[in-house]
Amino acid sequence: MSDIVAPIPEATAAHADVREPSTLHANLVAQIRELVIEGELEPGAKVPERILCERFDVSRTPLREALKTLASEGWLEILPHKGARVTRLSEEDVDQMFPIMGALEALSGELACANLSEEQFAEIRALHYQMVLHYTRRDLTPYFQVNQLIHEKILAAAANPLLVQMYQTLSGRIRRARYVANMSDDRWAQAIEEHEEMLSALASRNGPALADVLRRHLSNKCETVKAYLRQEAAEQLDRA
Amino acid sequence: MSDIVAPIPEATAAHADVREPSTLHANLVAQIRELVIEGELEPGAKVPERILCERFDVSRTPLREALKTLASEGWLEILPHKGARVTRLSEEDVDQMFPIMGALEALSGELACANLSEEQFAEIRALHYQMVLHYTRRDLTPYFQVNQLIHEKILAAAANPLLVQMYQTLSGRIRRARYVANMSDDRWAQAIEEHEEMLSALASRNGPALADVLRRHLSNKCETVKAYLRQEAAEQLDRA
DNA sequence: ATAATCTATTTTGTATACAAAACTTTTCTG
DNA sequence: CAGAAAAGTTTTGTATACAAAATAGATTAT
Repeated sequence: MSDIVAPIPEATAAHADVREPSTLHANLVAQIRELVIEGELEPGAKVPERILCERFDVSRTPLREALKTLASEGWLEILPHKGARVTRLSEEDVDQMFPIMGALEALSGELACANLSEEQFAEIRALHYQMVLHYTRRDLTPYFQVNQLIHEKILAAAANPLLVQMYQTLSGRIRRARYVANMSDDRWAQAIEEHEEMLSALASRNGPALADVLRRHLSNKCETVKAYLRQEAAEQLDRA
Repeated sequence: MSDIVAPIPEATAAHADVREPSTLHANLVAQIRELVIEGELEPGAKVPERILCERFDVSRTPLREALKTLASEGWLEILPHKGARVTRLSEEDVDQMFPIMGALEALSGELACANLSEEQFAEIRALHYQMVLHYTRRDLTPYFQVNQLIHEKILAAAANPLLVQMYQTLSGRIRRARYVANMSDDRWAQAIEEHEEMLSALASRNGPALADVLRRHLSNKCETVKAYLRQEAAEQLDRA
């Protein structure tokens, strides 16, 4: 027997070349979704296939498959024979989404309290005080980023990948609105207070308390986002 | 002014010809989803494009679009260059899905209590006692049907279409398992008790109580479904 | 006989082609 | 000139065609 061991193809590949064969479809879904989240494709805008085909230099086949996927995820609406439009969030939509996000985040809180390791808690606590620092400096952008991270950490601690996925899908659809909507100073202070409550609920692993404050937190955010949408709608009327 | 009122085209159409132009894509999504729910396409089964193309007499283009949509909804998994498979529910999946369904149904309970009209309650009460009758006769199939109807009525009373849609998507994926999984006699009695609790919580519009019993109800169902999956997995091993 | 390699077939991924519906522009009519 | 009708253009829906990857089968070497 030779002592030169032949490499086991699969095992080798598993280390060196983990990425599975990517298809145009998958890339397109990710890229177009990004265009919507980032706001380059504005809510209500038509999304003609040709434009995107040229932009990404692909044929219509994979592009259309991507559009179907994005429609199923809620980013686009497809009207037969009329094409795709970026979904426009109505106040009604937001009113429907937030209670659901509240319920999901509440669940994540309960589960997180049940599972949270001391290390995970320490990590969240560090992020929390970093966020408070950004607040005292009124640095909005990093504040939002750290804020988002905290919620993601709690969600991750819930150890339920499906929950993460469902929450992110919903959350993504309002991310832009939430980001752009600037909070009043009162609202910001209130948000910080709510985060203080979260931290202490986490510290004592008090699931119901955490669930409760998360629900309230979301419900307040809902109002902020709705106010923003009203403002945006008003601006659009002005322009016309 | 003529007293023969000219018909307003849109308004007339809205009554006579409501159906929007259907595409092959939309029909295929519905039909293939049905095949999965109904069980003709079994969990884990490969779904070659050619077979479905021949079956529905369409080309690959709309079919593939339908597969992408169904994958995004969670019914199928698409592995690049390997094709689509019917998603197989693992115990892990079910463990992840049920808490979420519990949270969503709990939310629907809270909202339903806030909105429920006396007429809606009466309707649910009637269904409830109809279901109890089926239970006393041990008529499983009609029992399940009425049971499902009750949950749908509560969900509808929550008046949140997105909640309905999200719940149905999850619920659909385990419908087959839930249907086929036969409950023990004890479990069945327990389910009836839980339904009694639901009815009285609804009667007194006690949102938190309803939410609580719905969560417990779901969690118990979860165990039943998992037991079924274990059994199914064992049978599959036996065959091999 | 078994395992590995090479070949052939099938299946998927993508591009193109054609048909039908929707939107534009032009032309005609009052 | 306004508005309706018609022709032309664009855009979407579906089918087909070709390329690349994966699977199955045959062949060879050990």
